Amino acid sequence: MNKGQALIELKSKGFKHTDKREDILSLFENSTGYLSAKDIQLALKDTYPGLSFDTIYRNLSLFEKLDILETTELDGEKMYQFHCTEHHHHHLICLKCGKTKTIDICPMEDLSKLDPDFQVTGHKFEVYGYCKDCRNNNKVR
Amino acid sequence: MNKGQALIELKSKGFKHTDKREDILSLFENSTGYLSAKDIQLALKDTYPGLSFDTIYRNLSLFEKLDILETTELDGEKMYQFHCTEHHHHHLICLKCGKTKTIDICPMEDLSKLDPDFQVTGHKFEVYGYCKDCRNNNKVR
DNA sequence: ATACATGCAAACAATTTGCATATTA
DNA sequence: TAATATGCAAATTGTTTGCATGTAT
Repeated sequence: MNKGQALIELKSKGFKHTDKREDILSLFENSTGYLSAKDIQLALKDTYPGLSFDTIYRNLSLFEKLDILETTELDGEKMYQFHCTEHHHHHLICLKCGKTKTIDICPMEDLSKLDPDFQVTGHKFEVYGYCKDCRNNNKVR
Repeated sequence: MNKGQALIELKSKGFKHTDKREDILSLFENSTGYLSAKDIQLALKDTYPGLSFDTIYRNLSLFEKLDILETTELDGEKMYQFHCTEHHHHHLICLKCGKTKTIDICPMEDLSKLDPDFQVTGHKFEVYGYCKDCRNNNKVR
């Protein structure tokens, strides 16, 4: 998923095009990792000094519902990035800058018959640490 | 970790023995899965009608700091269970009752050389679904 | 007696909601 | 103009903290 596709998806579902919406999507287009509502507010505070968290949250929720964004939870904060549509995979996540890298191995492939009595509906596999740029200066977010 | 060990650990660190503390630990002793602060308040509301969330949270945090409990985050709620000391492993987690089962396979074993530039500090692998008892009635917690 | 534990009330942070107004199609 | 988007203020949820009191050692 990318900004262009997202805009088309929004339009096709009858949602309106607004500058704020487009600028929020641009942030994800220009980011290589997860962003929080706070990150967005911070990044857009010069462009839209009055941009409210209501609007940010409402848009993030909408984007998530439309599968434009996917989420993870880092330290009690919900984080968002464009939904990866190509293939199922997982991420290395930098705890400082939120940057992600894909891991193409999924542990579930090997675990088909974990427990026949347990009905699996989902899983989470994430690797945390510090990316190259942050590792020399790795204070926690 | 179990209740007996936990009580010894508390005593050895100079923390006092209280009925509430012991009863909270008993809950974990008698549970096969993760419990939230709310679960604890609910389970003890007859025994201690006035038991406050402050006390629950303070104790849970203390237990976590002392490595008596380990945690995960489920849907914005922090969940606790006795810290598993034997060996590194992961869990199947029932989304309805919180019950867990260990998975002895760890995906990290195969991923030693994921990305030499990324300094790995941790990982999370959890499988979600419904346990045998809950699968016939699987409404979300 | 002294340090730790608890309850109360209030504060917090992240997120959500109702409602009136503004904006897009 | 009709439906959607936004801001404001207030509410909600999960959690934490200061302070005075209560209790275990």
